[in-house]
Amino acid sequence: MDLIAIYKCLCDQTRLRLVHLLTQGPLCVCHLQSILGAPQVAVSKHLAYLRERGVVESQRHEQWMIYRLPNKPQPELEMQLRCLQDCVQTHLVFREDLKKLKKIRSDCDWLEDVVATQRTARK
Amino acid sequence: MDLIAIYKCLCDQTRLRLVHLLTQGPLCVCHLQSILGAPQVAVSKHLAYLRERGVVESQRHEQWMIYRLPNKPQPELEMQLRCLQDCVQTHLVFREDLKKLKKIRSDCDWLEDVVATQRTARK
DNA sequence: GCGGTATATACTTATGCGGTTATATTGGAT
DNA sequence: ATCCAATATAACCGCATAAGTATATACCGC
Repeated sequence: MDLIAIYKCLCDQTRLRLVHLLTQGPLCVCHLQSILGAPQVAVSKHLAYLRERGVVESQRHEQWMIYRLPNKPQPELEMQLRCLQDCVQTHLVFREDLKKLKKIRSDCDWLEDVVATQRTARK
Repeated sequence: MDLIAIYKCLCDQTRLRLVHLLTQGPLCVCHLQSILGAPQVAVSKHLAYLRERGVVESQRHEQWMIYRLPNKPQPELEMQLRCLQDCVQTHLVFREDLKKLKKIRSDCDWLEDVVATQRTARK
């Protein structure tokens, strides 16, 4: 059942934080890595796990891999994404991740450009 | 994080079906067992797993153990219970479980009595 | 080409967990 | 006290998976 696959994806703290961060928009591995403070191989493997199950998609941009949530996630995933939004208030980790994300975004303008480029490319 | 514990509880098909059935009200192990069609030891172990994590509560009534969801589940669990309701429509397993549950309830009136007794006892 | 950065994969190890079998516990009936 | 039904626990096996280390691949700039 796909519902269970989604629960399996979200029942690990690293993956849950990854998915939560990606609800804010596409991100490259190195940024995810620096926000989580996790070793590169861990981030990469968890992203692969999510990708294999259709929870995230990836696309290369030059030397960076940009990960994103699918445009139209399956309904079961969408429900969980909504739940995640509600959890941001009550769970400190998520809020801190968001803070770090904002900082990264402000430090690095090219990220916006990349995302914009890919978004238009897909239309 | 408790959110993750809940995802771990729900990421197994047997446990997910158990939790879903208990949203309909308290049930004893033998009924859960006959609805799931799973071996007794499996049901018992999964219920223990859920109990240890506060997702279900249990109470002995004569020779039967009655399992139920807590009166006031933690908010994270409540969100998932709401999601589960939405999934009933799209997931056949749940609907079939409900059908079997209705049949059992109609075959066995003492269940209602037990539940009623325990409910009033707790007030 | 080479070196560096970003990312993925292979391999190993340790752990948790699901399934199975066997046994223990609890309560009711006789 | 004995037997049975309902349920839980223990002991085992096998598998998935998380973490760590090392290595490979892909792209870029020179």
